[in-house]
Amino acid sequence: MIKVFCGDMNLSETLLSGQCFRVCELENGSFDVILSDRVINVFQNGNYLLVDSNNYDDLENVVINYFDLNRNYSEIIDNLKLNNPDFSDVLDNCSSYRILRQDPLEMLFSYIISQNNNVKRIMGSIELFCKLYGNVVNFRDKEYYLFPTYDRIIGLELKDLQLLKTGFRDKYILSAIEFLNCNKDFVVVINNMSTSDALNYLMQIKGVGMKVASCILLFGFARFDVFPIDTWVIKFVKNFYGFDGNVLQIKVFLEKKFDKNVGLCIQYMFHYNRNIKEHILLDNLSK
DNA sequence: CCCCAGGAGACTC
DNA sequence: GAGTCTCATGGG
Repeated sequence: MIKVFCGDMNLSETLLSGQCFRVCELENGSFDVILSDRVINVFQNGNYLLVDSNNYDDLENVVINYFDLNRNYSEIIDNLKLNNPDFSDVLDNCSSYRILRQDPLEMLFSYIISQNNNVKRIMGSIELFCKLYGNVVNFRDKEYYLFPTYDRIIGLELKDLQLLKTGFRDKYILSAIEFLNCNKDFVVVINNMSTSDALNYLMQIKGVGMKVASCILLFGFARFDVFPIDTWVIKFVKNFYGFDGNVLQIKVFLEKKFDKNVGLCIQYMFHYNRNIKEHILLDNLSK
């Protein structure tokens, strides 16, 4: 067990918000999280994370990186408040929320599967993907399956992908595999690209549009200047700002307001609308 | 029976 | 280029 300082981060809120599909909450309030190369069990005690794992190699740095603990979120939020005082209620409610730094390869397939789908089914399909083609890890007397490596994925055919129960998305997954065939080094390539070039690069894949590409860049590459605009965000913009437009118009509207942190703010809107707002309403009702 | 889910591509006009 | 339909599948 190691102890890692996490400041004012909220572990449960961060893990259960819908950005991560490989997390399981245990009875004791801790979480099992399957990372790209190991399994961790995390429990929050105040400003610290208590972490156990099947693999202690460089574990502290792995945890710091995964939960993005080196980023100064309060500074970002303070700056956003200065320019957007009308958004400060949302910012205050999201100040303990963190953008996880997840594995790019996993984000590519996970968010292709996510389209027009719900979180429970997304998790089920990804779990099947891992069970069928990923490596097994033993931790605390249980078996866990890591996300498949590049080499395992690259040889898969449509019939292999139909076992994941992703419906019509199977051909999109195949398109991503064909993309990987020609772009084995896509992580390096994207890291050397501007965000708008990276969006277009990913959108070569059939089944990757603006929303999915934005999620891949936000959660897999920590790019905060993207546009993961989905149904929750469209609802938020309509209700909060009274702005009624299509995705492209919303994109322009929000980029003007939030500039380089527009992706972070859109994620806050998603989180606020999907996970927080109802809790606030329920809290008020119970008073 | 309906509707919806962290959408995107094909098609129509 | 902007609307509209359709794509599997499971849950409410």
